[in-house]
This record gives sequence, C-alpha cells and structure tokens, in this order.
Amino acid sequence: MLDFFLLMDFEEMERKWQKRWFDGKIYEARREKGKKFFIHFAYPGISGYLHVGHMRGFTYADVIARYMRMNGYDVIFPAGFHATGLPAVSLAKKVARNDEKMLEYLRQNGCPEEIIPKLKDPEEVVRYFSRVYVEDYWKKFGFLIDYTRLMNTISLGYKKFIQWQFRQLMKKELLVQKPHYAPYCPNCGPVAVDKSETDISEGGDAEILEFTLIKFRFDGRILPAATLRPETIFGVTNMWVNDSIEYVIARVGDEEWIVSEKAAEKLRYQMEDVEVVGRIHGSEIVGKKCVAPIVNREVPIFPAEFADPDIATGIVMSVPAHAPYDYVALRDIGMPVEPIVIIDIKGYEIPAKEIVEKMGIENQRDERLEEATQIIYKDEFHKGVMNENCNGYAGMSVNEAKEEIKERMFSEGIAELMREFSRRVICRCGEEVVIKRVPNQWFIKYSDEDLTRKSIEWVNEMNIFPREYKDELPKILEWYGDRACIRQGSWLGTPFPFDENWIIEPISDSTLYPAYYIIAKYVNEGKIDVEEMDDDFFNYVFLGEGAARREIWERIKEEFEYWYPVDINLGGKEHKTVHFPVFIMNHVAIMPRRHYPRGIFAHWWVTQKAGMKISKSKGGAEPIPDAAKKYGVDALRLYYCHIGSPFVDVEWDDETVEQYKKRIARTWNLFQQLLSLNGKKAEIDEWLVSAFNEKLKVAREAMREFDMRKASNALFFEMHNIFNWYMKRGGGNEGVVKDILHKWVRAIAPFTPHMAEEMWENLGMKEFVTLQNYPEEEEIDYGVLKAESVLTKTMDDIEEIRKVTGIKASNIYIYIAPPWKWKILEMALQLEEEEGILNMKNLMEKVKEMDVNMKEASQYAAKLIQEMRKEKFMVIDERKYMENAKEFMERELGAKVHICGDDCPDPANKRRHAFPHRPAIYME
RNA sequence: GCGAGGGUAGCCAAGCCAGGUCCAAGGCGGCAGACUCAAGAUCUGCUGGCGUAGGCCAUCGCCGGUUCGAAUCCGGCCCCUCGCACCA
Repeated sequence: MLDFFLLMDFEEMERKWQKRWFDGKIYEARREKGKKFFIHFAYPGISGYLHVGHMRGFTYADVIARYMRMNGYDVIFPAGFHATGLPAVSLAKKVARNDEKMLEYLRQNGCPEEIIPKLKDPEEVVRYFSRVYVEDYWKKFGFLIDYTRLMNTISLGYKKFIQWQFRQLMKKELLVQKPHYAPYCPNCGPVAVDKSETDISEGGDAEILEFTLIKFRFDGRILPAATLRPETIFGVTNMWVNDSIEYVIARVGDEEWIVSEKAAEKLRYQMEDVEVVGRIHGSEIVGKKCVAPIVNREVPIFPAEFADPDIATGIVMSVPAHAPYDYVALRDIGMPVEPIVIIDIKGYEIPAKEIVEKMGIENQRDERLEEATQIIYKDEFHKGVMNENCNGYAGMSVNEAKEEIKERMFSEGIAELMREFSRRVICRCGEEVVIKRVPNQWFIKYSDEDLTRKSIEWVNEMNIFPREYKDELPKILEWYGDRACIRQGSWLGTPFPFDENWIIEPISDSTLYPAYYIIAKYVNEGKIDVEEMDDDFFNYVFLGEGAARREIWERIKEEFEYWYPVDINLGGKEHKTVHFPVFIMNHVAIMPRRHYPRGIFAHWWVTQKAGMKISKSKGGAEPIPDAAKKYGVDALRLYYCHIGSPFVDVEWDDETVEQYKKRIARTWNLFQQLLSLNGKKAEIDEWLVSAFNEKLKVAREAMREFDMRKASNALFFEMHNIFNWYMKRGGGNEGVVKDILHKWVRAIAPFTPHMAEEMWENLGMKEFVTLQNYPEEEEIDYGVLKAESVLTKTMDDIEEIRKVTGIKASNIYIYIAPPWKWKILEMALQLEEEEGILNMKNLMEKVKEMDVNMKEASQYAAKLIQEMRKEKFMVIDERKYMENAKEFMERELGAKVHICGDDCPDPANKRRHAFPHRPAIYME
C-alpha cells in the first residue's frame, strides 16, 4: 500500500470536509461582493441511477463554480431534476409489473428493499432518485450546489411557471396550430419512438419516411403506387401488384383506391374519410393495364412478390432503368418491357441494370438488392440530371426535380403523401405502432423569422465553449423548425394552459428554467405560497411589469435582477441541437434583453470503446458511491478535469483512473515532503519562485476559457516536476517553500478541494481554503528561468557526448561565451526592439565600432541572427549562474567541473564554439 | 442527405485557432537500476534509426501548395466517429 493510504484515510477526509462545508452552508448563494456568476448544468432527467460518465459535466460545473468563487464572484450554482416525460413513468411501470431486470437493477445499485414497492408510483420515483442524486452523487463529490434551491419540473410552483411561459408565448404569437403526424399505438395512444425504447419493444431506430402515393388510373379506380422517388414517374414501364394477396377497395374522399388491407388501416389514421368498401384479389388486377399520370402512358400490371402489403400501399410502380428491384423483377419474368432511362449520370448507361449485373444479383429475393438500391439512389440524387425523356424537367438536377415534381403532383391532386416507418415499430403492448394525424397540434413557432434572427444575433454576443459550437449554433437556429410542444398520454408534466387535456412535452418545459431557481428557494422555505404565484407575480418578477402585491415579491425580484442572466449553462453534447437552441430562443422570445443568457459550455462524454455505453465488463458500471470509494473523489475530479479536452469523448478505463488515484497520493506525499523542509536560503530559490509563478500564470490564463485540462496539467503535473527539481537542486528554503505552498494549495483547491482543505489545515490555516482568494502570479524573472534551462540543456549535452563517445570524463570544461559575443547579442536585441528590424547590415554597422576580429564577429553575427529566429535570447550572467551550480553538476555528473572564461586549458580548441545559451564543452 | 468532430510514435493522449524553443508534453506498456527475503508499491534512468563531441536522418492519415521555416496555415483526396427533433 502507498504511504498515503496508510497515513491518510481519504474517505474520512472527504467526509470531514464535506461535513464542515455543508454545516457551514458555504454553498448558499449570497449577495456580498457585487459581482456575480450564475452557473448551472442542464438538469438530469430522472431516469434511474446515473453512472460515472455523468459525473464529468457535473464536476466541470463545480470546478468552475469554485474557481469563480475564489476569484471574487458571488456564485450561484443551483440544480434541479427534470422529472417530466417518460423515464420516471416507464421505470414505475416496470416496477409495477415486477420486471425482473428492473428489480435486479435496483438491488444492484443499492436500492433498499422497502423502497422498491413504492417505486410503482412515478412521483415516488422522482422523490427517491432526487434524493439519490443529491446525497449519493453531488454531495459525495463535494459539489457546492446551492441545495436550498433544489427543484423539480413536476412541482406545483414549477407548473405555474411553465403555464405563465406558455401564455407569454401565446401573447407573442409564437404558438401555432397545424396538423401533425406522430407515432401512435391504437391501444395505448401516443408513444415515443426513440432509441431508448421506453414505450416500445421494437423499432426504436425507425425513421419516418414520406412516401408519395402516385394515383394511377385503373378501371375507374385508383392504384396508388407508393414511392420515395416521385421524379422517376417519367421512367415508369409497368406496375407491380402482389398476386398472392387480397387487396381492399377503399373509398378515399370521392375516389376508390386499391390498397393492401393494412395500408387502408394506416391511411385511416392519416387521412380523413377513409372507408373500406370492398375487396379485390391481386390476381384479378395482374395482367390488366393502368394509366400513369403526368406522362399519361398506359402500362401493364405485372405480379411481384416484393410488393409487400406491410409497406405503404402494397402497390409499387416499376422504373427498371433506375430501380434495381424493378429491373430484377422484370428480368425474373423475362423482360416483357424495356427500361426507359430518364436520368443521365456519369459512369452509367442503364444504372439499375449495370449495378445488378456488377453485383451478380440473381433474383428478386436477393438481399443485396437493398444495398444496390441505396447506391443508385445516392448517386442519382447527388449527381444525376433529368434527361430529355422528362418533359419540362430536362436538364434539372435530380434533387431539384424531385421536389418540384412532388409539389406539382400534390397541387394537381394526382398524388398524396403517406408517412410510414422505415421499419416495424411494436408497442410495449404488442400492437404495431402507426403514424397518426393530429389535426390541431400546437407548436412553438421556432421558425419565426424575427425570433430566429434575434437569436442568431444574440449568439454572437455569447461566450460559447467549445469555440466551434459558436459557429455551429447559428446554423442550428436557422434549421430549427416548429416544435410540437404538447401531447396526450400518461406522462408527467404541466397541463397546457389552453387545453388542459394536453401535457407540455419535456423539451418545451425546460427552456427558461434557470430563472425558476431564484423562486425555488422561496418556495422551498415556505416564504411564498404557490397559490399566489400567478401571472401578475411572474410578470412582475421576470419582466418588471405591474406592481408587487406583497413585499416578498420585491425581494424575489431584487434577487432575480442580481443573479440573472445565466453566465454558463453547461451540458453534454447531446444538448447541442435540442436543448441549447430552445434555451436561447425562449429567453430571446420572452425575457428582456439584459436577461438573455451569456454563455454555454457543451462537454463531450465518457464512453466505452467506440462510443459504447459504460459496461460492467469494461469498468465504470459500478454505482457512483462505489467508484468514489474505490478511487477517491479528488482522484475522480482530477481524472475528469485532466483526462482530455472537455470537447472530446474519453473512454473510461479502470487502470487509467487508478493512475489518478496514485497521482493524488504522490501529490500528497510531495506536499508532506515540502512541508518538512527546513533549509536555508539558496540560489535556486529564485528559480523556484519564477518557475512556480510561470505555471500559475499558465493555469490562470487557461481558466479564463475554463480550460480545466490545461490548468490542472500545469498545477498538478508540471508543478510536481518543478518541486522535485527544486529539491534535487538542493533547494529547501522553509520560508520560500511555505510561501509558495500557501499559493499552490489555493490554486489546486477548485480541482481537488478535499485534499486542498487538508493541506491548508496542515499549513496551520483556520479558514476554508475554498473561501480564499485565488492566488495571482507575481513577477516572473525570465532570466533565471533561462539560466536554469541553459544549465539543464548543458547537462543534457554532456550526457549526450558521454553516451556517444563512451568517455568516462574526470574533468569537464564548460566554456561560457566571451563578453564580446554577449555584447553583440545585446546590440542585436536592441536593434530588434528599437528598430523592429534585425539584419546583417544594421547589426554589422554597429559591430564595426567594436574592437574585435571582424571575420569572427561577422560569422558569429550571421549565426546569431539565424538562431534568434528560433529561440528567445537574453543577456544573462551565465558564468555566475554556472559557478553557483558547480557543486550540483559535479555531484550529478560525477566529475570535476570547470567553468571557464578564457582562463582554462582548451586542448581540443572547443572554446571558439561557445555561444550565448550554449556553452562549449570539453571532457577528458 | 444536413450538420459537426477526428486521424500524432507500441497504446492512450496533449500540441494545431495565435508557424520557429517540436529530434512532439504527460501517462500506459517495455527495458535497466535502487529499495525489498520476495512480490507489489515507490524512486531513478532509458525507450524511432544511425553516430567515438552536443550531430545527422526519419516520423504527426495521403498528395500538393504557401513560407527562410509546417504536426500547426491553404487546396485536394482517403478513412473513422457522432448528432439530426417529440429522446432527455
């Protein structure tokens, strides 16, 4: 075991300091300094236990909050819980039906047996996990979150707030109604189709495709051919109907359509007025003819097995020149018609034919047809041009023609739109999910031009990390369309104020919420009655409209004015295209300009290999409190800060985290070692002071952009080397070291606060280091830093020579550059600084005035000018510095060292090579 | 498709925006040594090639360009990853 773990029980240390911080309530946001900083993270959804990956972002927020607190800001760092929507409900449902996996999961994560039955109730789920997040995660990690402001999105006060927000949106005409097409289970109602498959048992990755149903005329009825490529109507040669199934005749408006039975079902959900009036077998249709619109061509109807009754209408038009399926199916029945080519594209004559032959596809059951279709579709869409067979569209690119033809067909009534999943989606109840038309769906009008423009302009004023995201955001805001903001079903959330049967969906109820943290404190403390929080209240507090009905309103408003706007909203990269844009837009839409958010910080994830989720086999899957126990909180905090840029995904790896645990131990040991020094003043002290301040400067500059990686690297890793070198050089000045430790401990406090507090106490300090001012760097003597680096470089060179030659030297001569070389350097530096130009001409003009060997001097000057382009030169007393370090060098090199001007022997004629910052060396 | 990010030595990973101090930080792994009965941990040194004087050569996905000078800037190409809306 490491000394550290024998001497220090870090778990005990964490508990000790956390208790003191929390007892001292130092986390509470107070208005004292006149300068404020508002940071929060995108609150987590209540979806169960979190894993070590989630702690990355939370840790960043705490480090930044602590850093800003030490830099003279009143910091408000609130947090809450996103309880709205499905996750909590879904968890409760699983518990209710005694889902084995769920029970197992709860037990493994340490859920007490007596709690489990209670979790059948979604509200209990919210209550329980809120507590877990606070007690087992945030407090365990020492986060100085303002715990007096905790809130969740299903509390009464919050709901009032959201209703106010929606009335504001309505007032500003940003709520609009229009038809919407959404996933729907005939048994369970609206469901969410997403990859986590909360509501569904299959098909979470399904996309909604938009098929164009082109109406072919057939015996006074309609054969609606479903296609994703309406532009290929010009190349239609025949129809495909499955002759082994029965179709239905459906009355649609005043038309009669022939579609598969299933299609009729689906269409009923998407269109008004659809009714099955008869049946017709596929074999009764096959062999007849129908008429294609647009081209007004009569085409035969052939049988095809791939005409799947489960996909769209079950009726397919055939474009054999451009659709591999069609080509192969025709070939299977002996090519009764010839393909018509309608798209010109480089590298192909008849695209479908060629790819099918190239891939050696044998018949219409070949699975590779899907791949062939993809290839042709992509190529044609991007590179294809409509040819002379396309009346009126010739010369147009395929992607343009597609849109125009589609629009024309819809407007002329010869086509309809049908939405269909790209794959089967099955509800938890076992029923197949369909797409249902919601005729009067409410949307938030994010497409609003004025709102979009103002939001984009505002982004320009914001501090956004990473920088790349700042450039990306305007494009996202531009792209962001209207969002369906309410839905029906059994989920948690706020009733829509204009129709209380609907619930506001989870993205839309989490946009202005940082503002509510200000109010949450007063609600939590019972200082305001939720009932009195009506529109007048919110208008007064947030918008400054109207008057306060009670004195407490004034206090709340005052506080809101002090803390708002948000300085940093921190969240994972998953928020880049959804949450952050609406966070900005809702503030712009509703709040006065001075309350628009000032900054966003988007961090990337902790993953397993290749972006996989954290898994048991690869580590990181243990409950967070177990990980905290295993590695120590400060080690984990340092790990998150230092493992990589915040803007790349990092792979969790037990062994790597273990290294950070060791790093904490080493840092602690080093501190103890430094603390025990009781030496006297020495030459190297000056170097230590400058080297320390230089790294401190690096850290402070990095933190200006919240670059925690760079800062922690300087403070923990580079600083470690500096202290080690100082001691190796014989340094041990108690006064200087103590002074520096006072600064260093403060500097590392935001990152590893528990260890820092312990160190601070060891230094004999009484107050919390957490509440101290962050140290500022003092003057840095670059000459000393340079001199020391010349020394180490010289020693490296000696080592190198020794290695190459194999000489075991007993005498080492170090020749410092002679005074005239330093004089010329001084002149060169002066020219550079005063005239901004340094070249042979102006330098030699000055050199001429000197009494030196002109040939030697000009050679030297030429080389000097060259070298000065690469390295920073300065005039320093190298000889004196080396003399002072002579004993050290002798000890290290195990040989007698002679520091020479022109006063020692020079048998190998090395002295002439001596250069500033690069003494000549001779060994014997 | 739309949008974004990335390819650096045996592996992980900094550096790139602000070109020179990059023969590329740090870590892991490997080798050697110290300590130890031993193992582990810890500490020290080495870890692209060549080299009997601090040097030379090679390397930052590939090709080209700009520059006195390119991992870094510009252009083209190849490959990988991620997000894309009712999911938080």
